Amino acid sequence: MGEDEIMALRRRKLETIRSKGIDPYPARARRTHTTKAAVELLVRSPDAHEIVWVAGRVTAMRRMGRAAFLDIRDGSGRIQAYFKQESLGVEAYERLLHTVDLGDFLGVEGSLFRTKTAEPTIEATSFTILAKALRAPPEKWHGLQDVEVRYRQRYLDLIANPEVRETFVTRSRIIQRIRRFMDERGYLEVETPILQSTAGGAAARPFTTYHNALGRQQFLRISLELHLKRLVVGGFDKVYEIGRIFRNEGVSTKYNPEFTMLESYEAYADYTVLMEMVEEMVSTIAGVAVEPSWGRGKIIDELLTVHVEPHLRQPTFLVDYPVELSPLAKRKTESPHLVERFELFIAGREVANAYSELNDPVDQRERLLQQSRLRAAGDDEAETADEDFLIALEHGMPPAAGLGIGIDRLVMALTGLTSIREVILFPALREREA
RNA sequence: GGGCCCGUAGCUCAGCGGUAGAGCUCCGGACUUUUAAUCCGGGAGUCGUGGGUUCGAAUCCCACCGGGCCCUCCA
Repeated sequence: MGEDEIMALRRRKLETIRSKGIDPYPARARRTHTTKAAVELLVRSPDAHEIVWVAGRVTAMRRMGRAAFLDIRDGSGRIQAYFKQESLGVEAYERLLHTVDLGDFLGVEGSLFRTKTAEPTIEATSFTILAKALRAPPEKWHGLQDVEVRYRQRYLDLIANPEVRETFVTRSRIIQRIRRFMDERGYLEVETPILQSTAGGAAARPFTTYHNALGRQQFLRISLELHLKRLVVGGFDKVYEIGRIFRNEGVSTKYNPEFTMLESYEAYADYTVLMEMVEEMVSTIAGVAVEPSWGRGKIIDELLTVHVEPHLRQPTFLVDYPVELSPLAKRKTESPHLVERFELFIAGREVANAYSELNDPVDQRERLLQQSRLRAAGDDEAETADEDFLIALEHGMPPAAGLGIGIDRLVMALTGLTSIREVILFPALREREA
């Protein structure tokens, strides 16, 4: 049977449900327990035959004549429901067999027990359709393997592949821990403009858009840096932002045109402070206990051993870059052609970039002008001079250290995944032709 | 930007010059503790798109579209 026929069949079932006066898409679901809570209740009271209502998606149906087993899955987990004609009644049992398909959402009322194989089960006394699905879910054995479909229809990927779901739970927890880490260190979380009239702070091509009411071209930000530094000028000594950055570059397993960046700025600190902070942050996030005796690099090294595939390259700090590559970083006093900057590489990918911030407004103006000259000479990835930012610096910025961490790559490093598309829910892909 | 590989049923794949196959899904039947349920029967396809070669193309050739991997690289 082709896809069209399957859908037609499901539509007919939908009409059958309606013809019985049942709403196939009711506004509310009665639910006393998540599937997980129901299993926990059964563990606490094994012989009580507690009555529960659960709700979830039907992910398996094993029909056996006058009885059937259905797997019901919700966000917390899964529980099996046992439908017996004898306890459900002939009418309701027939309705189950003839109108319910894999993928439908069902509310189930019944009492908790264990089958002879000890499987936690609800013996259903009634059920309600909560949402009829018109398309069939991916097949149960092999799940969904086609990478393209996995990305284009991520919801199917999440349904079919539990480890994918787990990756995004992990990603969320990593970001959560970063926030807690920064908050506990006294950083203030802020939000700065995504739409900007000049996109500065990084060497990258921006996306352009147009503001109708103002009648002018705008850019999507390519970094968070220049606005966060304005806030340091304004007296916020420790600020950070976790936000989406947009760069008009290629699409691949390493690059996505929009990605998530953490940037932080701390007044009265230099880049050596940040090096320690990055190590501590990454250790904290990965949940590895930090031994005080471990030297720099050792902690990250331990992380890799524990969390990352052994064949991946060792985490490495690269320290002190040529001034030409770092127009926003402070020169080293003893060697002014270098800047106080480090980058952290994990598994061969740049994860963090940090430097002591340039706060000399004259030097900053000169260096941005130099970038403008490069741009005029055809380098379209040279930095744009942001005059408003230069004016802010001229009002005086305290010595400060700034950090940027590519969240997507950090998640890759900590999960051992090698494609950025595996850690971004909806990665950029080319349009599929009609 | 360069190289290699892939695209066949809803899903996972086989077929690689002679009229399109399997398992799962789906449909019908049997079955009241199954859990990849089982057993019997039955459907299901513009073989990515467009051209070409050939008596004949899913199969060979070319172009295009989409995807994957490696190299270069913007994080």
